[in-house]
Amino acid sequence: MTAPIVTRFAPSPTGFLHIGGARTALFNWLYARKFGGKMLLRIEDTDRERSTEPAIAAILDGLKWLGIDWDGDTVFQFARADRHREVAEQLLAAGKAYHCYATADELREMREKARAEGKSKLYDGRWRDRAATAAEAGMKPTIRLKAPLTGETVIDDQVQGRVVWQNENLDDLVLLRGDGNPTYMLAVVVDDHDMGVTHVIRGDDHLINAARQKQIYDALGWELPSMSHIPLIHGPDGSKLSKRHGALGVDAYRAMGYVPAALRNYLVRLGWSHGDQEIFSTEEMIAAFDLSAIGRSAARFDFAKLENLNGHYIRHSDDQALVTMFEDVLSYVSNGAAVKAKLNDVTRAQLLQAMPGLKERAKTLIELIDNASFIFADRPLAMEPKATAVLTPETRALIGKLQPVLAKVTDWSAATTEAAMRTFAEANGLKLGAIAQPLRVALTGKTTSPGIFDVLAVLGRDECLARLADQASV
RNA sequence: GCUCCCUUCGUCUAGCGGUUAGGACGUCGCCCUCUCACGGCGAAAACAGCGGUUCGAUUCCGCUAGGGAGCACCA
Repeated sequence: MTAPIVTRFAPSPTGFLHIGGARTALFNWLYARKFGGKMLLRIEDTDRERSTEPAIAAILDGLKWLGIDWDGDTVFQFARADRHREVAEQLLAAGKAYHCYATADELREMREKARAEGKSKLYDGRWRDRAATAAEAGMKPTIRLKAPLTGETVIDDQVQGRVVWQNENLDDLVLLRGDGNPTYMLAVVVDDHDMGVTHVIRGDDHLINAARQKQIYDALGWELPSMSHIPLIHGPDGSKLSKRHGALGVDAYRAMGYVPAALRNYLVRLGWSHGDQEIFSTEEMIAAFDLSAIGRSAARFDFAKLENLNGHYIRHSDDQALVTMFEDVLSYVSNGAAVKAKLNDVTRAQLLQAMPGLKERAKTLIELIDNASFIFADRPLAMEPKATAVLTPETRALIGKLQPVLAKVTDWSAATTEAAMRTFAEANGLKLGAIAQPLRVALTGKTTSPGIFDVLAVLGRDECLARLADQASV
């Protein structure tokens, strides 16, 4: 019987859940689910200045929207400060740590000196073996780890491979601040240990922290969890992801009309692959996910591919489910309220009826909303610029001739209106397209739409004839 | 500057010593067609450079170049 897998997602609540964090959460979640383990959630709120309640809410909301759930109660790191202090004291008592009375000025000097000499070690260890009596009175000391001076610190990373640091390049890190608060480095180690975390899966930016944390684990005599440092996500130009690029909160992706399944699928394939497979259901993702298949280089964020995937998931979604998604997303999009005001049993039914045609041509829910606008439009129709150009005196006349023909259709449906139109076209020596386009414009105010016969059927006889009358001239 | 990581089509990637270097997105053709999409068919498009190791390197090693991360009493 092997020990159960425990992973964790540990965001610091200083902002929204960004796309990189979402991927990290996803990977942790997949790994835990694959092995029937647990994924824990820990909010790293020890930075009291920057941590906010809205940020916590945004992160939880983002995870929920993405369909990522976690096990057990959410752990708040700040609440565990006493325990962190206790461990620091324990290390101190065991001679594995020491009080450091160096002042901020001294530390700055050391840093400048190190840089000038090309050394990576910032702190010179001056209080390592010095008695506290030498300290200035009233000075609050920090507690520093007595890190090994020689040898090497090795991390066998599941993604990055074996990574080695020479201990002479690693200085004595601060465990407890002068004000008695634990540092991130200490808190993470203690929390991961106490929470029983077996696998740490996090961003590449923590790779060096792994070495420092390993030293704390060693001093404590605790076993280091399995480490996996996944490459970061870059902007389309290869530079660090910034607000200019895709460093948006997941809520922004929701507002752009992306669906969770598509974002999950896109994110999982960013840096991870399973042969040539591109589309993964959640079950397939869980079954196929594997740390060893994660690449080591950073991946650029590509909206075009996300959009393609999103279109795929929209096309393959159930019509009724799409109506629900349509309705839900209205709360998050700019002109959503206006559409929402028009939703009633009639328009909802029309939307459902039009959905097979609508979903074929929408890459995002925004496009879906836009293409469905003919259902919610008021007469007389607002015309988009390109549509206006279609309405020439000739095409208006054509609409005028067509209207009585359609008026004769009593058993109104896509099939009967199509038959009437084809007969009309033939009788006038016209191609179907020559009539379909003006008709489309008159009915939707746009030059593109789902199949025109579907539009006719969805709108119904009376509404269609009225809209045609608005644009016709005889 | 220092420590560490990375490098296959424009992008995401497959490849784990011998392949016509595969797939997907995007791009460009053609077909389908009432528009736009969808779908189908096809095309262009990559092993960063230089040295080794080897009968043979995209694959192993080294160097160079180019990216990236970190370097706090932040997380």
